[in-house]
Amino acid sequence: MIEPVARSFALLEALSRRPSGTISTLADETGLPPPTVVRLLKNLAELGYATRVSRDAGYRLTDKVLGLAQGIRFVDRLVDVAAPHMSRFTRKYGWPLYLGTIGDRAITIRHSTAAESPMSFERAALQKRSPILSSALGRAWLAFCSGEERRAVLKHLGAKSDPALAAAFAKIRRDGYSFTVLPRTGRLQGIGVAIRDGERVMGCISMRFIRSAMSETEAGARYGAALNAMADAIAVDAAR
Amino acid sequence: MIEPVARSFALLEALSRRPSGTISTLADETGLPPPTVVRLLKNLAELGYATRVSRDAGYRLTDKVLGLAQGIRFVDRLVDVAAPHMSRFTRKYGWPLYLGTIGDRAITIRHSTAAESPMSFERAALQKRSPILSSALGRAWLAFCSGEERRAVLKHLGAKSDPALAAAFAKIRRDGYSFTVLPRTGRLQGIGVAIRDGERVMGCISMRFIRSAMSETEAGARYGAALNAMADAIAVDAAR
DNA sequence: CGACAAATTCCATATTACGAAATATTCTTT
DNA sequence: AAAGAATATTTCGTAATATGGAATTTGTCG
Repeated sequence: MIEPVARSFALLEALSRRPSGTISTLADETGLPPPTVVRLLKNLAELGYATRVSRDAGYRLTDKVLGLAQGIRFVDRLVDVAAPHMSRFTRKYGWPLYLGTIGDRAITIRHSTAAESPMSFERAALQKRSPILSSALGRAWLAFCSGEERRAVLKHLGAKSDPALAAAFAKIRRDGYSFTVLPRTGRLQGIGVAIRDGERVMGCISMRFIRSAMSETEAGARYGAALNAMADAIAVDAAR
Repeated sequence: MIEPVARSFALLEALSRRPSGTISTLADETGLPPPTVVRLLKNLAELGYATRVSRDAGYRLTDKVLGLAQGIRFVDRLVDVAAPHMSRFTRKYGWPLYLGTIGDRAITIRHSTAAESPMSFERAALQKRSPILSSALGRAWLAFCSGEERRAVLKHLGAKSDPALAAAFAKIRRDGYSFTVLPRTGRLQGIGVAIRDGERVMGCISMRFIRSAMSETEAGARYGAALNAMADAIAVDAAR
């Protein structure tokens, strides 16, 4: 832990909670000695992140700190919110989880607990892409997104309207979860759920497991409810 | 300048410009040696402001940096934008300026160039409050804000609808500037203008001067146009 | 498998952040 | 107006630690 950096951030956090802060207020709140507060604040001011208001009012943040936040995308927020929920699930049940979002003709893996799972049978493929139509992730997304979005994605993929596909989506909506569409030889299987905010799908999560360990029906019965409860909790957190 | 702090911020800035950055990318962009980048990023991750995505993608910012920006309210941004304009004005004309925003039954002073003014007759009253109905600041605000806002503020102040007041506001709108309503004994006088974005008033600025130096008419003729030009320039800057 | 590139760890050293005490500044009281 | 109180700031000897070149590990690709 690099002390001056950690302390500078403690000061920024303290400043972010008030319009402006005096040396003694900030020293009290951070537990730092006043000379250190003065030194670090002068440094922050030189860097342009804080500015001196007056002797009485002390220092305040500048809008340069807004620039730091400018690069944060929605997906990053979603990952930050979802990660602890996913870790908890994997700690409890063992199986690894993958979080994905839809992109150009594919699902992108944004986060995974594969590294935390004792049953990690494949290495985490972050930022890797997964097919939309055959993966549990993609099928969960498509089943729960709006009809308008579904039609747009399918058209973009060049898939013609297929009554069998429509029936599959209806079943996924009824069950609450999807499965990977596997060749008979596939060893690994996934069960997927959607993180939803009304009609909007924010992301999708799939749990990976070994086909020989359980059937689709068993997987749905054992984990379907828990996965959906987690997805709902994530959606609530993501909405602030 | 505290090096590790400055370098950590350089890394944050670099990260804020891309979804995620690898060690070598960040090392190139910041000019820091790779071992230093690794050490600082690990520290930022421990503090929760960055997180490791994968070996290939490197690190990205977390939504914790949004928390730093949370304390920055619009008024502070306005101050940041307005301050250099105000300093330039005071350097050119000598008289001190005050920037205020409306609050609960009073105008709050957010910034002042009194400390930079050779004619500083009163100490900068930052964060201090000023009456709405009699100060140049408050009168400029009320004259230029929407009728709806004006009625709400006046009602909140308990002022009954007064034809004389309405006429005064009409004159201020015609002239482009307001004046302090003084007792005959008052020594100091203020002329106020509004920083406007369409119908919305973002803030108001008043120039303080000594009554014996010039009359209201002279003050308006000499400084009215310059003050309004400055207010317009600030409004343009504030709109990015 | 072997070779390359990128990330990471090691560690001797110089740098510099540290904070108690002293000093300066501003506000309050009489 | 002048002493007193509260707060902010500078000083400075010292301990702590950030530094980055070299060595090592890790992952990738032909």
